[in-house]
Amino acid sequence: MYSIGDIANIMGINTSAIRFYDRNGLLPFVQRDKAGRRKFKPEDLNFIEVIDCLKKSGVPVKDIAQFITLCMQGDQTLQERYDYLDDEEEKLSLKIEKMQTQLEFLQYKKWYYKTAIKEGTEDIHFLPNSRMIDPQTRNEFEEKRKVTADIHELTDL
Amino acid sequence: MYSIGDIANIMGINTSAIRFYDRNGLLPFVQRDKAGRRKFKPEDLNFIEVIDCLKKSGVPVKDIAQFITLCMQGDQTLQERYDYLDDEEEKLSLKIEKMQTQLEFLQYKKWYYKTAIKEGTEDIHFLPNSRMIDPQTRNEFEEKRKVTADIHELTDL
DNA sequence: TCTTGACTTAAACATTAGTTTAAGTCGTAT
DNA sequence: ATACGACTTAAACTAATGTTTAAGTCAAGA
Repeated sequence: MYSIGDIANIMGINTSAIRFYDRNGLLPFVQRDKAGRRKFKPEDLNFIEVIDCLKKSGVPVKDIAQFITLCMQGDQTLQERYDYLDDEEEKLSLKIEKMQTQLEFLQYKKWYYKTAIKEGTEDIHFLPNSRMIDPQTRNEFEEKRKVTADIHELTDL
Repeated sequence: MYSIGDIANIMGINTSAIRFYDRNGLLPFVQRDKAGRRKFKPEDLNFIEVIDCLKKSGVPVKDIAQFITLCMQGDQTLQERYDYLDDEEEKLSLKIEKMQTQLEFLQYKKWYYKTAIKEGTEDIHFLPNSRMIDPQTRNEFEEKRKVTADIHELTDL
């Protein structure tokens, strides 16, 4: 049996966050002792794992509560629960893909600043013919420049 | 020259969000026409791109404003700006890795429900000897079970 | 000329996700 | 026996990120 403090340690969060989750329907399965204190059973950790995963995946508390509601309804909702997780998997997958696109842009911008630092000024990216001396840097520049051009093409009106 | 509406279309957000960003220091570079309307220059799209990227990477508006402040200070902050983006790249990288861990857990849980649906009940995952008939399913089960065991080992007190 | 649509502001409102506070209840160690 | 730490609640509070509202300005087309 785990206390609310134990669960807070396991999840790496504050006990008041757990009480907040409880208020919002994420923990309908927790039992209480005579004094009214929450007592988590070892099996409850299966729920805690799922809640933790969905939270970390960016799923709103309200949505997680709906999934937990399905869980409490027994075997008749197994397919619904599968479908729900399938949806969340898809969403998370897309989110990761988008994050990777942002990562690539950050890497491009790092190159942008690296070359600017080398030349001592950001102007080289606006006046390509005036200051780019090193031919290797110049080639890198032209190649990367296409990336920005593509982005502009996508986002311009 | 782009109006606030143009920029809203480019970023796929509401014009009031852009005004909010402006109030919070993300757009110190925008000029106004005689009537006081925001006029974005084509070069301003470089800022818009970065802001968009950082927003999508989950960077708080306050932090982005600090970066933009550095941008407005000219070439003397090039190194600082590089270091800032380097930090954000690292953070985003870690975030993506964690997301991938959550994705794997979701995939495991999908398997968990898939097998439960096949047997008609979730009980198979708690009473492994009672209902698991198909030996192939049984083997999959045992293998995946180790995953949960590992997770418990990590999170248990 | 007059209307329409796009813009402007300040200020109020909404939502999400908690955190903090105040007042109180237990079980246990000294 | 009493003090301490961990728990309980309801309610107020905070922070981030916008959205909505109300009142007004302006340029362009019918």
